[in-house]
Amino acid sequence: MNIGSVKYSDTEIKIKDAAKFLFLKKGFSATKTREIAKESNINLALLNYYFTSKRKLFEIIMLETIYDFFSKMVEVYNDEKTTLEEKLKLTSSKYIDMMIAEPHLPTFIVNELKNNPSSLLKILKGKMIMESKLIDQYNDGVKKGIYKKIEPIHFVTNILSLIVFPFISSPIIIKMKKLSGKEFNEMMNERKKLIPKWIIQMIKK
Amino acid sequence: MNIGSVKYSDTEIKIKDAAKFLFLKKGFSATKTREIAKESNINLALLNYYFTSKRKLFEIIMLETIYDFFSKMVEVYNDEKTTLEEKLKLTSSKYIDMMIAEPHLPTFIVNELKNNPSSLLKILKGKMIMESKLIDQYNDGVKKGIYKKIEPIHFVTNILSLIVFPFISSPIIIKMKKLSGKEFNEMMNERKKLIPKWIIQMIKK
DNA sequence: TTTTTTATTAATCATTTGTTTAATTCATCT
DNA sequence: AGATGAATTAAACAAATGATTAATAAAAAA
Repeated sequence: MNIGSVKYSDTEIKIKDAAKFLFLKKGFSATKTREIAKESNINLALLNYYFTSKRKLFEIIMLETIYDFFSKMVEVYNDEKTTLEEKLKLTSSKYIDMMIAEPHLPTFIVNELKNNPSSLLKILKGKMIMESKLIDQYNDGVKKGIYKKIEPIHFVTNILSLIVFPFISSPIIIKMKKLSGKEFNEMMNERKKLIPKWIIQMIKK
Repeated sequence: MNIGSVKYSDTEIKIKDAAKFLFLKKGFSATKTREIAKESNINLALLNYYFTSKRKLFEIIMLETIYDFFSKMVEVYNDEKTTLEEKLKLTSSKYIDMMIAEPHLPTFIVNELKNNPSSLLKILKGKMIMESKLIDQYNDGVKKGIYKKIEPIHFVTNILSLIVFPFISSPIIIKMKKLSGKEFNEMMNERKKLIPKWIIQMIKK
């Protein structure tokens, strides 16, 4: 959770948790410091006492959240023991679970990455994903003639799109199909198995 | 552009254009009325004179923008003359062009739909998309045994995901592959042809 | 032209909001 | 217990912000 093993006191954790909850749900500008104070049951002044400013607090939370999100991906993609197909299954499963638990996560990440291009994106240095074991395995498959040759960036983009976008567009899907929240989650659970199959069909010769 | 053929004066259009530009880029809360006034070269009081409040102005813009976005989709999906494959090509091409021209569009739409669930979503009554000619054609293909049977909602979700998500996550893609803005657009243009192929591969037996 | 309506402006109001101050309570150490 | 520093609080400040007012200019109607 913490980057660089920073220790936080109970009060700091209370503030951070409430702030994360609100920032994820409403974004930076729509979240007010008094709301954070109320949600975490602390005095308003403590926010500045511990975190200097709303902006600083936001940056800490954003950094941790984005770091968590992408390190799970890199972890799976660089596993030496699993096959390409297993990596697809693991990614789908892990991320769909993560987003069912925290539905505001993907929207928050894409929004804030749009506003904080350079500084935050250092976390996901291209290297980690585009030079992962997954890409090696895909390139091997191309050499062996079992996979079609497409740009690996399209390959990675498609995996992310099929997994993440449904959560970002959940209100649209829910309305189109007249689903309940529970039914939406069931649909997402179905996709855990379907997405790896679809991706394989897209690349298989 | 206008829903229900409302006529707007020159001043109103200036305000709306500036407001749309800022709302799309920064969202509701981060956009200030004084910014809108400055961007459109009007006196601050005119915003309230013509549109009553910032919120009302926002709702007008949001409604028009979302209406525009989805009516193009429904239009293509319900064309009696085109095949399923042609519909996929047309959708990819139209929407990728639209989003290259207005990169903030998809993020704005998903954000605001998340905050305004009921009222806005009336526009995309499930009926229009899930009972479109496209879905008929897909179901026909299933009956004829040329397409796999998957839930049509997955089919529609996948199309939208592959087209829209790359734009929402453009900073991630740009960083992962170390692209320039121009190269990113080239990559998106490549996808106009690729996405229809991928979708067909996903559903073809 | 005169009158009436509409459009525009500068100034102001009333809240909201992020942050700070100064006082007080609490915990720790000697 | 007393002293010291950290944690917490209520109150206040200053700037930002959405909205309104009252006066003026421009346009339309008479």
